[in-house]
Amino acid sequence: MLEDRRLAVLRAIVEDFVSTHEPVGSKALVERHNLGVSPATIRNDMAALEDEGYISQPHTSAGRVPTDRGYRLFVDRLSTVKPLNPGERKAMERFLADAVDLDDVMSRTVRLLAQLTRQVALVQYPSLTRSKVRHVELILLSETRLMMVLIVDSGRVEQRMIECASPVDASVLADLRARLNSTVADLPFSSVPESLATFDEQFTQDDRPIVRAVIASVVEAVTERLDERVVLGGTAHLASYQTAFPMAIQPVLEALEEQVTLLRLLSETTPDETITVRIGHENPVSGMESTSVVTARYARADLPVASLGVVGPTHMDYSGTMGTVQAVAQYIGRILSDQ
Amino acid sequence: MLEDRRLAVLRAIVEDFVSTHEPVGSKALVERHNLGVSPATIRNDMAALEDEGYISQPHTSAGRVPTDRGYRLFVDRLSTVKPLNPGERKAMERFLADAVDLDDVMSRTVRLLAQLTRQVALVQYPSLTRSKVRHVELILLSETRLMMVLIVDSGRVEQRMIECASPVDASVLADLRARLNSTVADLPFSSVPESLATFDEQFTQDDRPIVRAVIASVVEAVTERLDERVVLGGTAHLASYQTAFPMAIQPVLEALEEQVTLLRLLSETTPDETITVRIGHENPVSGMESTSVVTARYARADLPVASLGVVGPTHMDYSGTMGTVQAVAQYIGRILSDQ
DNA sequence: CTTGGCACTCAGAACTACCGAGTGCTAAGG
DNA sequence: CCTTAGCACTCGGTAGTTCTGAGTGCCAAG
Repeated sequence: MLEDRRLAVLRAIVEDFVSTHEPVGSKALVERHNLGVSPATIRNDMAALEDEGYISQPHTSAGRVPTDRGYRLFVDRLSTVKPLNPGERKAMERFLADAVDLDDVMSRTVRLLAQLTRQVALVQYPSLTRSKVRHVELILLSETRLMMVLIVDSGRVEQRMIECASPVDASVLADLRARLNSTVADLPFSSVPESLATFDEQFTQDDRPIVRAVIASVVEAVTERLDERVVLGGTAHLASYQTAFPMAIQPVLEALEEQVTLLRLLSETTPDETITVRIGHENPVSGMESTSVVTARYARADLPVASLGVVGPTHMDYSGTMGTVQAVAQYIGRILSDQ
Repeated sequence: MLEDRRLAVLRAIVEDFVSTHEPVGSKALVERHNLGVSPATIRNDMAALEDEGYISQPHTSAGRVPTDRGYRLFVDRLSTVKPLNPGERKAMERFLADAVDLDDVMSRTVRLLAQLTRQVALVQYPSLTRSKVRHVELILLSETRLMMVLIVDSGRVEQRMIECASPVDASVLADLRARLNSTVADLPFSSVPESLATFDEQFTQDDRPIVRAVIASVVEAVTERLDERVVLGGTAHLASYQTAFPMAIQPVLEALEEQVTLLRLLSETTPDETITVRIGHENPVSGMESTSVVTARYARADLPVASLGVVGPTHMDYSGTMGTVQAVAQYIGRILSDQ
């Protein structure tokens, strides 16, 4: 009972602060939320919450502001994941339906996410490690130059240029292509390197250099980490935070320029949870101590392949943001699985 | 003589203002630049310059600040394009030498440009219109699905998925591939559509649907405007401007999020000039009235293919920025021509 | 446990005074 | 005619001061 009201007070503080961006006092609380008790009572609760580290005062004669710990409790126990409203859902579906290829899906997603949440959005490219080889093509461009084109079951294409020391014979190439395809076609990426380990032994000594060069390029292509690419959007929203609250956006912008940083923000998700929220100092990135990151995994054919999410001020609308991130992640998963 | 000194005064004002970001007064001017006359004389010149609209006073008791018009005169008549110093040149060459493919060249260039100029950098992808077809490959993925892979002489690869209504015969496909290659191989992109206009007539009625589908995908690939992609970097530098000078960065960030805006910034270059500077209100983009844009074309094999440049505050170091932009543009041209 | 009362704190607004960088003008000098 | 010293004037920014009121903690009564 008593505990219940304290939590209600914390929730009210978080909600008010998120919407007004101003420290909230006991009087304002009882006015805006019908808590059924007097401001004095609320003050006692607030003092207790402050003792426990959930809220704090910017200065003596001011109202309370949630701490990172307060937001954490709010997210864990007090907030609900608010689903998209029909209008937003429609907008999302319409916007993503027109995507023509993977790059387009990624760039549309990041714009969509930024727009829906009014925050900075991050979208990681799907991992290829679960993908399968569909076809390998070898194309002779000149006497000593050939191109390897690897077609992935998701429809994605990787290409590599191969420079040979000596001229390449067309018939050898045709043979190589045929054997290569029968070996790796339909093979998941992860087992390609192993299955090609002794592949060159079936060729004559003379042909082995070119065979090895091709194998090397194929192995390189299947082990390349496509999922190390993250697209970013909505940085303009950062500028609007600072007017509302004194937050240095420069370190944040700087941090967001680094691909490795973006990857860290996205990749360190709790394994078993569908949606991850990292609040303020919980972030593994310096310069982003006053931002929160909400991320979700997305899946292709039920296998998680990558993450997406948003970066915003710690005083964000967690319920709405979590709902949006989750909805977009689910929808992207469906789009990727369809094709 | 008199005119000369006035110009010298304008130059001094621009230089001082660019380095200090503070209105510059007559006394400070004679101290920092040996103009050989007294502050009073300078004041007369300043009054004249103000009458002509080259400088202005933020308020009565302040020094002078260059106007857009003043910067324009400075750029046109008073500034020199300052070449990179050896260290910068070394850094540039080392940084760009490691690029592995076109995407990598573009992303490295934008980061380089942002770092060297400490401003927001834009790099446009090279146009394909001058490119030639090297090879077209058709790969059967399933009974009714095939993939068209177009290899461009610059080493770039475009792929398209083609869905057919009826099963595709392998021998027809081989025939189509051979004829298609003999028709378009080595052809510049611009003449591909025309040369394929009546291509389908050499096939039987039965085969024409698939032939046409393939042609359509090839034509689409060669007419796609790769140069409509612009990469962006160094937005974090925007945040540092505002501390120095009250400039709303939000509209700028917003403008920079739009690909079309980036294209407009880059594409409206004066045709005959190697380097273009657009100052303040000269910009065709609303929200960027207090920024200047310095752009340069870059060429592949002596044919201009696209532009790159930087966006910064109107009080930027034009000499240095122009030098850097030009150097990077030239070097990129060389890299693209080499491969 | 709740509540009204009360003294206390302190950030921010509002007002004032003041400084000084910078100006334009004028009159004298080259 | 250009240059320059002198001088009165302007006015943004800083610093000091006061005032206000939102908000607090505490206490004693219900």
